[in-house]
Amino acid sequence: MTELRPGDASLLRKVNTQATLRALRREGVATLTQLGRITGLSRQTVEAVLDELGERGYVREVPPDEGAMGRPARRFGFRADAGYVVGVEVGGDTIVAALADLGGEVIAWERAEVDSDAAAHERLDAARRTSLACVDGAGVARTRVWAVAAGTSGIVDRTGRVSLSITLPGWTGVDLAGLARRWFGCTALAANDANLAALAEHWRGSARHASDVVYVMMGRRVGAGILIGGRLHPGRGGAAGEIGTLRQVGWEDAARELVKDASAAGVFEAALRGDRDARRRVDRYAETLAIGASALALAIDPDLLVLGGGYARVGDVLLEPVRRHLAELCVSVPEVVASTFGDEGVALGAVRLALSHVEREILGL
Amino acid sequence: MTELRPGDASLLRKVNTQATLRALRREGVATLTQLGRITGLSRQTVEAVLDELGERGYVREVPPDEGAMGRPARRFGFRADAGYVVGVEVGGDTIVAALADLGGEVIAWERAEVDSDAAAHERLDAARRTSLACVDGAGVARTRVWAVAAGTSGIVDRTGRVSLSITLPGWTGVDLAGLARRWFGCTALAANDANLAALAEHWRGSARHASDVVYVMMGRRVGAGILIGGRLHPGRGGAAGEIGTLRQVGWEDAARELVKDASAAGVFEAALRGDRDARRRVDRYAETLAIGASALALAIDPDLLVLGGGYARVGDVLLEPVRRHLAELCVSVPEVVASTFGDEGVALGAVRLALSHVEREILGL
DNA sequence: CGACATACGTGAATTGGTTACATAAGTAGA
DNA sequence: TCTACTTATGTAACCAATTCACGTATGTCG
Repeated sequence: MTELRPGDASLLRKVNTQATLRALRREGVATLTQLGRITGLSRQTVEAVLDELGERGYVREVPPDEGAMGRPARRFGFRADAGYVVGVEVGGDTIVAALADLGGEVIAWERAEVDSDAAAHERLDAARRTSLACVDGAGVARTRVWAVAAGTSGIVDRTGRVSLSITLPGWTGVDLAGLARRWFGCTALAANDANLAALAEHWRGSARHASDVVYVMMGRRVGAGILIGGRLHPGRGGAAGEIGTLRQVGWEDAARELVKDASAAGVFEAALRGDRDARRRVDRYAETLAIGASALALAIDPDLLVLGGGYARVGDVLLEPVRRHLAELCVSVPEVVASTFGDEGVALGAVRLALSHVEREILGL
Repeated sequence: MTELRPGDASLLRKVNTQATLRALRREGVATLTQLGRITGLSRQTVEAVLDELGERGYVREVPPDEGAMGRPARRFGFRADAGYVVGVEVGGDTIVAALADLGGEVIAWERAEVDSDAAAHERLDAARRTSLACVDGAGVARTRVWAVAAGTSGIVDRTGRVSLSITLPGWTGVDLAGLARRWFGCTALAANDANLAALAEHWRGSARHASDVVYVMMGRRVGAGILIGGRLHPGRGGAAGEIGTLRQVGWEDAARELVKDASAAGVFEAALRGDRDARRRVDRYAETLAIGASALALAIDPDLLVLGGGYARVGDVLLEPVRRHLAELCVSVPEVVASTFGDEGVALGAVRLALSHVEREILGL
């Protein structure tokens, strides 16, 4: 993209191109007149803009609609298949990759297991293989991938390097974005998993209508992601939301007590059956979670608090006590909802991050 | 301001007007050629833009510079006196009002005492009188005030109503912005005092180069203000930063222990002399403060943590223990600095808020 | 097959901006 | 005081992007 100097007369064209492209991406397929109405531009201008976009490969003419009154209008569609993005979660014991087109439609998923004790290079290799398999399996040429984003637990700085990880062996210091860049030879981004999960909820999940969001990832490891104004808020060093490291909050050991001598699923099931000890353990976990969550909520005063992560799918057994403790702790409790996505959230958020990058840097939106 | 429809050809002119006005405001006085160089516009365009701005009253031609080579250039200056804004702190026992011109230059200060037990209407009346006196005293006609902003302790919602105040009697529910609107018959805004103090630090204080800022107001009442991306982050209900209400943090009672049977100044002085009990009290206060501050820092991961408020002026006696406790609590400690402004910070931040409103709504920047 | 509806195509007019070049109005120095 | 130099201004020609008006094309409906 050329810069937008004031004085550049083609500024107007750029603004109009963006407006048109945005409208067309939302509509999928539209006629000149329709786009004109939406964007407020004249038909002629829309036509000129679409010509340009057609040459750049983002827009294609599709067969006209039949059976309508009057002369059939030429119809144009956004070429969602002009390019692709990959989002991948590099987790403790699973890798989840998603391939999406420029329209944000997820074309293919790919999963792989990885040993939780695996060394960094093994984990990276698994992530690479899974991402490539996802793209290859969908029959998409690797060169057509325009951006990759990876999500992982731990603190990820703004260059995409893991600056601190306490769960994954050898993970601290790994330049995740730098390495992922080589997978497809395109730009790569990396971010914290909870942040990406939050982004996914804002994109297509339960946080669609919220602007400031706190997402709490409940699982063996507890983490939080923050959205401000609908955008990722990683903070100066990518550590925003790391409230759990505060001793008084104690997210680090939250799960340890919960699953002592048992599996998490077992404890939740027992609690559901009414087992006293299991209930107590779940309640304790919920309280720990709620303390951190309330600290985040008080700090940020978000529109919405989303509860997600691996343990979220057990439902009210866990959500109810979290809600109860939150109500006790916060003066003004934010709205609390359960996350929409299961274990796909992080990869989906990564897709959204990659897509945003493409929209900004390549499409110029 | 008219809307910016795409397709509006005058969009260009608007962009250029803004760029020119911004440049001129920064420069104070400049020639056409200089402005052209800065904005990247041609001299002719700048001239046309300045003509328009002149008619609107924001720009005036000033006498040309003498003694320079070549034909003397016409010089233009931003009319900082085209309008004024008022910022006022409505505090527990003081009212501080500041009058500033459109250039952000503070023309006049006015202060008044107010009984800390005063009823809401008395406090409001004192604020009104102080603000009017500030303007009148400077010889500025009241009708030339374009915006007022008020800062006060407690939670202020986005409409400018005090939705919760625990320190000021009868203050909860007061529609501060709504009432202030009548003082000068112009738009009025209201916000939390710590938030405004943070804004002031970002404008002209120690947070000038930071983007995400946490400001902790240390005083009889402890509060915090947050800036994200250099802008106020009040949160959904204006409660962002109210971490102190969390029991585990306990900012509410922080000062009570500090000043038990003594004046704050006395305790700090005693601590400075080495008095064991005073030191312990200060350390305890500092720790309480640091716990909340670290929670905010971990939640937001700001570029900078600013320590301000009434007690900040005692200096290292208090700052040092706060820093020490912070270092213990945070994994990655943000940069910590003392605030630049004393008891003028809140009013100054209010000026900045009012000014931003004017720039956005009236000047169209 | 004609009436109607809707979309397309073209040319003039408008707004905003740029470059080029002649002209004006100062200072510096002989 | 006059001339050279420097810098700003004024004017004209031209370009980019857009809109509006109006005539033309191409379907469906009765």
